[in-house]
Amino acid sequence: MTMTHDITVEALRDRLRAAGLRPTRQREELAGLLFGSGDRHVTAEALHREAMLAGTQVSLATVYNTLHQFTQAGLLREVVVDSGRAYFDTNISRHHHFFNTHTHELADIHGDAIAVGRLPDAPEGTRIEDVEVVVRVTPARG
Amino acid sequence: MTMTHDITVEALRDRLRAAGLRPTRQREELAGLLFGSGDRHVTAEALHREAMLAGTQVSLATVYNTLHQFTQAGLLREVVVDSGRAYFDTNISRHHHFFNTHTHELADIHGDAIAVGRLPDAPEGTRIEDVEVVVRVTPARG
DNA sequence: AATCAACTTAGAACAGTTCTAAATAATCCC
DNA sequence: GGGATTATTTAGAACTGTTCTAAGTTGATT
Repeated sequence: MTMTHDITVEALRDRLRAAGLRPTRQREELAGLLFGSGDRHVTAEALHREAMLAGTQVSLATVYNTLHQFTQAGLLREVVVDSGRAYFDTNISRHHHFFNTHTHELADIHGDAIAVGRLPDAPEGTRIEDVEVVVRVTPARG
Repeated sequence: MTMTHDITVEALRDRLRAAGLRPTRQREELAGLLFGSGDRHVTAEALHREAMLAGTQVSLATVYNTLHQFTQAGLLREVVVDSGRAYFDTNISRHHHFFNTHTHELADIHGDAIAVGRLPDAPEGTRIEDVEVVVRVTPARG
């Protein structure tokens, strides 16, 4: 039984190695939480809490390191919607977001459900890196 | 000379009173810096530094209070482009922003220089409050 | 198995912001 | 104007989210 190979775990390990990251226990378990089910939006503290509840022993510093490494490796994308905490999104395709300013929840807006037309030229000496649309929402009749 | 009335100072005082805010020395001087010249983008710390350099004695706490009160009064608008500091914009008309991720400078994009079409419905139980487009730029060939 | 680099970690440090409670200033009313 | 009332300011503590440091641990390589 110690010889059993779990295909999805091995896939995760490969994905990490492909990104130049050693597949450590902590990274595997965090990757499992992040990529195990559909698209997710997490903050460092929330992911840490989730890992602890799942019985994974991992420090908050490692969660921060891991989120940044995954982002740098292109496995995650950082979303800026709150001047106070950083959100990370497992959906790395071009798309936008709803942000509920009351619950602090993020939801994807499919890439082609919003059309951004006629972008002006970037300021002198700069080039466009990214276009991010944030639709802020509140509880209806709130 | 103590009877001289400066029309612009009096206009500022009226603007504050109209917002339900007592025209204190600190608020007047901060308002002067903010609204004295064209559109501006400031952080609390930057405005505080600027006030100190201009010889205005004002605490950082008051700068924070004032920025929030002005925002609540509709004289300013908060712009979220950085998960780590809050920016305030004196341009309260509908428009969007360039954000230079290298210099941390904000620049307005005129309201109709970007067209956001076909907004999807807000998630169940919520209503759209605001749509914000941030175009991130970096130094060209950086 | 020994070596070496990569990784993890606790805790300190840090940045930006908010809070607290006491001092001060603006307004109100006579 | 002068005193009472209320809003405002302030220093400093506190707090939140994040990064850093330096020591210990683990994974890869031979």
